[in-house]
Amino acid sequence: MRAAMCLSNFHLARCQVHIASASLLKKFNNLSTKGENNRRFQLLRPNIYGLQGGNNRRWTQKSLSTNTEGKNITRRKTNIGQRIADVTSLTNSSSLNITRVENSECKTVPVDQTISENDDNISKLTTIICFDIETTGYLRDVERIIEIAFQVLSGGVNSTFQTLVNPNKIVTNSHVHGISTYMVRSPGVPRMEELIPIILQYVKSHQKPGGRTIFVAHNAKSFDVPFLIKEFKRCGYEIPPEWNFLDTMPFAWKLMKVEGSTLPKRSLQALREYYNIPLNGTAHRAMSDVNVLAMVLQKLTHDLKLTIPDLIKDHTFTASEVISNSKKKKDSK
DNA sequence: GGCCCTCTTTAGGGCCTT
Repeated sequence: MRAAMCLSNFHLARCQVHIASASLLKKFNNLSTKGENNRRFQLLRPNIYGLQGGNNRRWTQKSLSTNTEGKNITRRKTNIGQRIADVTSLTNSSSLNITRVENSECKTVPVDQTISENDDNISKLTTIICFDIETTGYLRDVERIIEIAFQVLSGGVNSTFQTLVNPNKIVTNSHVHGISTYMVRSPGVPRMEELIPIILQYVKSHQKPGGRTIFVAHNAKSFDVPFLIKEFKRCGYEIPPEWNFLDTMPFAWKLMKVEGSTLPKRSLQALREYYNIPLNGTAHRAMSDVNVLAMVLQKLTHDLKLTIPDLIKDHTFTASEVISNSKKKKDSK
């Protein structure tokens, strides 16, 4: 049944890993070898995928806060009354927070379970990760990433990842996102060249053997992906060829044209308001926008009746395609 | 910069991303 394959069946992230330090990699490994909960290790283990700990276990988010320039940034609280079974504390210099909750009342349908019912190998092997970046400006040739966040839609252990990034330059657009030079220069905030290996390993830990990964962002084609490509290149890396990207902006265009649609604009903010999605945290902070995007994607794919195979076949693109198109444009000028 | 729309396609304007 086509509708059953829509992303509306995804449940959103049910645990959160918050990373605000390059030194986390080492400390995270240390944490992983301590204590009895070896699930902490899974962020850095390759070939780990799906819902760890069994589908009868529920993961959720506990309210978290980061000490950034005196501000407390509160994450959403979910499933009040659930028993928090495991908490690893978060600090500013080395931040890791995993909250595991069992016996949830949350009636979500794990994507793997849904897809297996549809016997769809393509969907079964696909990992979808929403992401967002905050930068010092629009121009990727001169500006830098100062915050990045990921959310794996299938949930599970370490399904979210967020960190500030030290751009090695003054932040002049703090009025947009509230991220200041002081914040990104705080001890432990990684530079992009330090962060990329961690990101690669984080993504790898969520990839399914033989499967593909789709990174979703709003305006990805014009902004996030070219920016990411530029930053990777500047640090001596290339975007892995198996990374596929999806831009939700064209879906907003389509939704605006749907008869009866009252969507006034195609911005993420407009989509959030259109779908009555509450804003948790501050708009224009990476994790807040990723949370919104994850829910918007779910709604859009439902309304536009898009399945995972549809997305892969008709809407995804690779970094090399972005680079190639950019070269063609330059050559034609 | 890319996409979409229109007062269009041999183009230009506006939106969207920070």
